[in-house]
Amino acid sequence: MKQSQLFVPTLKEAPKDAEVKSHKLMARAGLIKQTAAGIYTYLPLGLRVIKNIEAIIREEHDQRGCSELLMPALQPRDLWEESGRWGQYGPELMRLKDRKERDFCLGPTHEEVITAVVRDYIQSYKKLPLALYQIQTKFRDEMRPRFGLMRGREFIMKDLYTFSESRADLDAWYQTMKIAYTTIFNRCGLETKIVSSDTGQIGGDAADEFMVMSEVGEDTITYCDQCDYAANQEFSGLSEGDPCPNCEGTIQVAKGIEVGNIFKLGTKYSESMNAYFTDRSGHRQPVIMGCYGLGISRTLMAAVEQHSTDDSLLWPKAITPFHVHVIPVKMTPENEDAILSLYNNLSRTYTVLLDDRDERVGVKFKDADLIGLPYRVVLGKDFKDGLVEFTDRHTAETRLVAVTDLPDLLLL
RNA sequence: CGGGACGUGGCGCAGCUUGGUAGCGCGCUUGGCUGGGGGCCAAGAGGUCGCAAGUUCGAAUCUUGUCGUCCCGACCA
Repeated sequence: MKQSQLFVPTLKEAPKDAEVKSHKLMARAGLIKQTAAGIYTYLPLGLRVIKNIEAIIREEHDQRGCSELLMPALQPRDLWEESGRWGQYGPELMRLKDRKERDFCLGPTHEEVITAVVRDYIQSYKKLPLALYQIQTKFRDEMRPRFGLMRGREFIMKDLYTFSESRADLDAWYQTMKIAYTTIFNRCGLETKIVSSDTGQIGGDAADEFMVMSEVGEDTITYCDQCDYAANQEFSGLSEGDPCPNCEGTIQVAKGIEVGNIFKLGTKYSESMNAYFTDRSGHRQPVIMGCYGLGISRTLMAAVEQHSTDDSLLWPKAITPFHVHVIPVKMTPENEDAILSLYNNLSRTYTVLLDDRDERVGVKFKDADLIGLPYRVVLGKDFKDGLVEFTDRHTAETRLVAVTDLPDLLLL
């Protein structure tokens, strides 16, 4: 893309309602803009990252036999009466009426809808297992939205629901998705710890959370410095320096951002909403369910929080909005053709952002630092001789290289 | 929902204590000079001071109400 055509409203100063680093940077780098408390617009650059995260999620789900669908955000009251949650959920549930005064809610989660979608279909064990997911906007009327995308009232989430004929099959899905989640977060440049958790509002009998360690996290996590033991401090009761309950290691304490959670739902929804099947021995059984949430907008925020300084971003390569930032120090009628040719050439293999704006180079560099693409190619005084300045920002190494060598240097 | 704070050109802020009709930086427009890390000079444009009521000859400033936003906590995941 040519930067002159892309809507990237960078800011010299952060808006005053941004407090945490990631929020300030996302606003300054032109990734998001606040529309109301806990409600954000994803600007083109932010949307590109969201789409990259989504692509990784789709890959890791589809290859494990999950099917994508899309359910409605607007859900009728009667489904929530079936599960009993219309009365249970409380003011976090965004409720509204249609013109005929019928009650609806904006979905904070989709157990009700998915169960209603599949229950007619899964009459026999032969139709199981089934794993269905969607990527969708969720609504929760949080008492207190905070920290930009950390806790929004409207946010993007991937939610997967599995339907199994047996506990063993549910357990297998659960393990599969644990691995899938770890893989997804790693690919997004995030290291996660898995902590077992309360089942809360969703209901069910086992749950794990995927936490990214970060000082702005809302949970306090105790974890071992040697093995993979990790737990929410409320439950574990451990403190910094305690011995690990599982090995010889020592307990550390840190804040964590919850970017994913997975639940073994069991039969809570299948029983209340009549999703039964006939098993191999001819008995009618409630389907055994699991649900697996992954906060996409929150993952974006966590990635920014981790991969940034106070005034610059540095995107993990897998989710960066563009791979390469091409910055001509000066565009003139004489060098324009050569610049466009380089840009078009690189664009065949990589996503390229060409800063063709009529700005001073200082402005371009400052914006480039903010935007944080992993590779930078500066077209400077040696460009006329076929040489460019190439920087891999992850290593901070800059080299003068031949234009013709560029594509090979960018092996991602 | 309890506690705290803030709403003043697009953005960040000052002015409010002690009422007299709005200012600074950035950005924007035009011209010139510049040209490798958010340039300089000059001339401009842009604001019902969140909204409403009240006090007053007069309100950005005082009073009350209301709406919005942020932070701490509780809540939730």
